Amino acid sequence: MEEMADEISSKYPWQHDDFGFGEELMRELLDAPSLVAGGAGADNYSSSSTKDVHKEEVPAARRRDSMLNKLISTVYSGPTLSDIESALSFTGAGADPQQLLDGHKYYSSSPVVFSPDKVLSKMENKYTMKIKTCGGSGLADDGYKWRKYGQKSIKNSPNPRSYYRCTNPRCNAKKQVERAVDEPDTLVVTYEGLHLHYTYSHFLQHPTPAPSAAAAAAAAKKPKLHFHTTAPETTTAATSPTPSSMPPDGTVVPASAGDSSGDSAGGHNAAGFLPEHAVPNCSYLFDGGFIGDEDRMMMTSGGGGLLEDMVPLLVRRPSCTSVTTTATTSSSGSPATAPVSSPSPSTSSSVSWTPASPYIDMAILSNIF
DNA sequence: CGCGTTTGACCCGCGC
DNA sequence: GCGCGGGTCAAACGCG
Repeated sequence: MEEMADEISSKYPWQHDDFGFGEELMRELLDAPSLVAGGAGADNYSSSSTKDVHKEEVPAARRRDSMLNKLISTVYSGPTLSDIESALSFTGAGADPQQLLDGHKYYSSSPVVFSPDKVLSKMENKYTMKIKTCGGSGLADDGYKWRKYGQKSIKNSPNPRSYYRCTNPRCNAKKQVERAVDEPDTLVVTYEGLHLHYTYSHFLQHPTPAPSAAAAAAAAKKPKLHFHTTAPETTTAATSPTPSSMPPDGTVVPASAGDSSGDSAGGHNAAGFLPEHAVPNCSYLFDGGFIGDEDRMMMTSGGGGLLEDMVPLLVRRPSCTSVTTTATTSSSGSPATAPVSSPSPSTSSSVSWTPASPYIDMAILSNIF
């Protein structure tokens, strides 16, 4: 156990130092069975029926979940298990996505049991975004730096598909980019896997009023890739030459303003789980609903997070493009849309996204430990 | 020279 | 078993 803690310290000094990762918490967490995927006891936990959990094991389970939430929020500062659970719960409830859009609230009608087995079985973490470009004026900035490793022409599609991989050697996140067949100005970006690191944007110390242009400009000065750097990093479209398959206008511009209908209608501002530099007026309808205030309390320690991994910066930092994310999805996919507003009054866009597997990536924890 | 892209070859899963 | 299609590899190439 102590070795693990030491390892964390050595592997993730910034996390450890910056977030004051409580050793006690970690011990407690590690001692608790079935919290970490693959860990001993996972089966026990997952094998417990919902009913069981809510009867006899509620205190322990809740406590573990609480601890896990705390841990995750401490390390990632992103959405907590509660959020994920909310998403899962929503999925199970089979609620009408439109209802979410209308009410901007998440209503859970069924309890959620965090099941490592289930999580592991849904580890694809795959989701698709449709990004409608509005000219070639902007550059995409999803917060990560990608390296193209392949391109393939797809059957029944005149447009080739490009394959990108996160440049972080420890990260197995990938994304596929292709132009929509029926909508030439729309890019279909499929993300797969979660980033085991922060978005480079997390290191931005000062928010830029003009996200796309300014960010791109800032990104022009390409610092070496250090995850603890304080310099803004570059991202795919911002730094990489436009893929051959993508015409100049294929560059992606972060979505922006306009569709802020949800903010005033009870929608929660997601600032709580956003980095401090994030666009303040953005609302996020997570897969399963907006992030609530309580959850927000859990996501204030650092900026980046699991959700940010799932929601690329281009979604978080809207500017000029219309980003419509649709579910790739799969049987396990949960419907969700996320209207996003932006401070920019001159442009409009809408953002919605649906992860095929909104389950928390427990591999992250196992990776850490 | 290092890093990223290009591109043909190869691998693998899936349907027939 | 075979063919097809999608995904990945890796050598070559380009650029700063």
